Amino acid sequence: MSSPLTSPFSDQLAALTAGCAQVLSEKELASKLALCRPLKVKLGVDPTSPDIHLGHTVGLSKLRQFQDLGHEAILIIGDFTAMIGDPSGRSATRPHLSHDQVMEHAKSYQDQAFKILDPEKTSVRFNGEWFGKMNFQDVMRLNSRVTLQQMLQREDFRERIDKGHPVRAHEIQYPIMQGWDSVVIQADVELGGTDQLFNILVGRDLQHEEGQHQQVAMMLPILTGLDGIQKMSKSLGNTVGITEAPREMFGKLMSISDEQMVEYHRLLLHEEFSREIHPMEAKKSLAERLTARFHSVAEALRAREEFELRFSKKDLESADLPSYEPPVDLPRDIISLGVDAFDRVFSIQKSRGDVRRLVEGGSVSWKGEKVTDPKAALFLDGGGVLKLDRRSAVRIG
RNA sequence: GGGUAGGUACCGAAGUGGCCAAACGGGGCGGACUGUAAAUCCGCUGGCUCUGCCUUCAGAGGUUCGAAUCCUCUCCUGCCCA
Repeated sequence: MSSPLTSPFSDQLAALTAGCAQVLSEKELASKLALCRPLKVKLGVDPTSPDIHLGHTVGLSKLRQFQDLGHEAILIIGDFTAMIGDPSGRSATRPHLSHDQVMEHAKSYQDQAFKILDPEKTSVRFNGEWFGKMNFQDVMRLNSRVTLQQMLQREDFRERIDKGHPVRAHEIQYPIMQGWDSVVIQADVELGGTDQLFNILVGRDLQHEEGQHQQVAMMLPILTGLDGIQKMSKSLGNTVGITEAPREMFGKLMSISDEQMVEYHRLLLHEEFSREIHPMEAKKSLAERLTARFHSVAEALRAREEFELRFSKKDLESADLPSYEPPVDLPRDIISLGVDAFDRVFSIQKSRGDVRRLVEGGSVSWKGEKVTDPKAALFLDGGGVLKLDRRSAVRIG
C-alpha cells in the first residue's frame, strides 16, 4: 500500500467515520483530511482503575486506525482529571483518588493500551504536565472562559440538580480540564464515547477562544457491560479486562445476552452480526475471536474446549480445575473448606454465612454429589472435585 | 447567617419506644429450566462457636428494664430566604 497520506482523503473519511455514533462534523473532518498532513488525534483515558477493559478498546481501536493511516495518535493519561473523576453518566460524585494511586494505575494502563496501539507511533501525555504547573490565577483565568450556564447544560448535572442531588463545584471543572487538554496539544480530532460529547464540545469552545482550529468530535458508541444494561465500567463490576486469563475472558463473553451480540460484533469485531447462525455458536465464535485477540488462537481454542467440557457437558471430573490442598489443621466441614478454598484458590473473601447459603441453595457438590447439609463433613481421602458455585470448582488431592 | 426537610442494609424506601437484623421494591447470589442467553418459577441476601449470641439504622453522649424510634450536642445533604 502506498503512503496513506497520498491517498485521496475521501478514502480515509469513509473508513474513519465507520462505526462512529456521531461525527461533528464530517465536513470538518473532510477538510482536515484534505490538508494532507498527519492529524493530531486525541483520546483521553482516566486511570481511575488499573485495568483496561473491552469498553476502552472501542476508542483505542479507532485511534489505532488513525495511526495506521499515518496520523498522530496522542493518548492523554488524565492523571489530574482522574482525581476528579468524570461525572459523565453518573448520578453521584465519584470517590476521590489520590495522585499516587492514579499514577500507579497509569503505568499499567499505558502498558495495556499498547496491546492495541502501536507504541512507536503513540505520544503519551499526562495532563498533570500542564495542570500541575497551574497556579490559582491560571485556574481562574481558565474558568473565566466558560460560563456556569454552559456547564450546567450538561444533562447529568441538570439531572442531579433536578433530583436534589449534590453537584460539587470541582466536578464542573472536569469538562473544562478535558477541553484544555485539547488546547494544549492542539488536537485536530478528539475521540470519545457518546457520553463525552459535552466535554469534547467544551474543548472546541476553548480552542476557539484560543484562536485555534476546532477539533472534530468523533463520538463512538458505548459498549454495554456484562449486565447488559449499564456501560462497561470497572466500578460497576461488569467488565472484561483485556489482561484476564483466556478462560475467564471466554466465560465472561459467553454470559452476554443475545441482544448484546449485535453490539459486541459491531463495536469489537467491526462486523455485522449474522442472525443465520445459532446464537450460542455465534457467541462461542465471538468469545473465541476476542480471546484470541488478547491472547493467542491456541489459547482461545483451549479456553473454548475447556468451557464446553465444563459448562456444556458439565464434566467437572475431566475439566482442568485449579487444585486445592486444604491445610492439615483445617476442619473438614463443608463450610470451613468452602471459605478456605474461595480464599486460597480464587482470592474471594466469603463469609461462613455466604458459603452456608451456597450449600443450602444446592450449589455445592463433592465428587458429583450435592452437599446440602451445612454441617456435613467431607472425607477427602482419594480426592475429588469440590464444586462451590456456578463458576468455581476445585480439585482436591 | 436564618428558616425548613432530611441522613435507615448494595440502591430506593417503610418503620417514629419492645412483636426490628429492620416491611416492600430493585439489584445481587444460588437452584430448577436452558445455550453460563432471554423469559419464568423457587430460595437466599449483617456476622458468628447458630433453636442462641454479637455488631448495625450519620457520629458521640444521655433518658429508659428496653431506642432506628425520645433528649442533647456534633457532622453531612437538599430546598427556601439573606
